[in-house]
Parts: sequence; structure tokens; C-alpha cells
Amino acid sequence: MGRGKVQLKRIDDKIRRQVTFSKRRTGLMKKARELSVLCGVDVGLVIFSPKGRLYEFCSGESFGKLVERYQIHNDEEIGASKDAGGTDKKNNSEGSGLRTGANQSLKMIQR
Amino acid sequence: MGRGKVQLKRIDDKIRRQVTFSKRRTGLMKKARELSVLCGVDVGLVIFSPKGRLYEFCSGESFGKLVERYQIHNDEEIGASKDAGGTDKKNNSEGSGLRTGANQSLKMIQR
DNA sequence: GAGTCTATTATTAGCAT
DNA sequence: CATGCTAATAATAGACT
Repeated sequence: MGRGKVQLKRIDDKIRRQVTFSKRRTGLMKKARELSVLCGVDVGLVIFSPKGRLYEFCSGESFGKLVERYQIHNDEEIGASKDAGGTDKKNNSEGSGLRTGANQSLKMIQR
Repeated sequence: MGRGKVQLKRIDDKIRRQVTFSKRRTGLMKKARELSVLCGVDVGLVIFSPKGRLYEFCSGESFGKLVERYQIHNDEEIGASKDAGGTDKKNNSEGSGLRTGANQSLKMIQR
């Protein structure tokens, strides 16, 4: 969309990159909200800006709670030894690194 | 987009809702990946399907690591507004078990 | 349930403010 | 830096496979 086609590579120009970040971040949040509303599902989204700022969206509950569910889900999968299907294509998720101990930490980030 | 306008409310028809979920989930993941690549930022996304399935996307690092950064970020905010002195908050998040361990857990939910 | 096709709406790149 | 404008690409609803 826009005046020209978009290349799937990091935008070199700092200004353009910042503007694109701002606009697409808004769009992504909107899409996330739409998905959660239209389909009645829970969605959690975190974005770390280059400047170290944090943007987040989560439907309904707090992001912390979603992460908790994330862990519970994984625990269940482990226990049941089931195949959960899941991520589309090959994203870069290699491992969660999440454990029960994180619950304590998560309490700090719940709002 | 599509043959008709979209209402911002939960889709009643179960079939349509499922199809929309599938399509929009794909689109959202794509958008998330695009944002992370174009702007060189880290993005984490989790989606809980109505059936209890978990879908996730994260750029670069594992989702767990993103959550770690999420916590650290919040810790810094808390620390900044509070007393910057003594507490070893960093040790807390790292020592809580947020680490290498669960790589195997996520392999199960990868396609 | 997921992929293809196509008409149609939605998002947004490049500028200007 | 965010927002408004507008042309042009991108996402996707509905119908089929």
C-alpha cells in the first residue's frame, strides 16, 4: 500500500524507518484488536522500539496473564505429549525459556 | 478488504469465524514479521485460539527472551520512579528460571 | 481446516503540515 | 514526532476446491 512497493528488508533511511515504525505499529495493534474481537480470541503483542521503548497490546487480560496462560499451555502440552500444531510457517521461535518460576516475576508486570 | 465491509464485532457464524481466524491470523503474523524486519525492532505475538491452541510469532529471539526484556523494561521503569538503590531486580528476573531450559517445550508446538 | 481466485475494502508510502 | 492527504499496493470476504 502506498505510493510504491515495499521491500522486505530493513529500511535504511532513519527518518523513513521511524515514520514507518510509527504507522505500522498502529496498524498492527489495530489488526491485533480486530482479530481478538472478530474471532473472540485472546491476543498479546509486544513491540520493542529501537530506542528502547515498549509498546504492547493485549486483549482482555493483562499481558502478564496471557504469558501465564502461555506457560500453562506449554505445560499441558508437555504433560499430554500432544501436538499442538501452531505457528504459521517458520517463525524464529526456537524456545520459550519460560518456566513456572517466572510467575513471580510476572506479578511485577501485571497492571 | 473483501467483498463487503467488516463490522467490528464478534462474528456470529461459527464457520465464518473460524475461516476469518485462520486468514487474519496469517495476515497478522505476516504484518508482525514485516514490522520487525522493516524497522529492525523486536516483536512478540501470541494468539490463543478458541479451541485452546496457541499460535505465536517472535522476531529474532525466543518469545521467552522477549518476555524477559519486557520484564526488565518494566523493572527499569519501576526502578526509575522509585528508589534506584539496592534491590537486585535484574537477578530476580534472571534467576526466576527464565532461561535456557524450556527450548524443548516449544518444539512441540512448532509445525 | 487450509489454499486459490477475485472483487472490494483497508492499509500505507511519500509528502506536506 | 504525530497527523492529514492521496495514490497505489496489500489484505481479505465470500465462494470454491
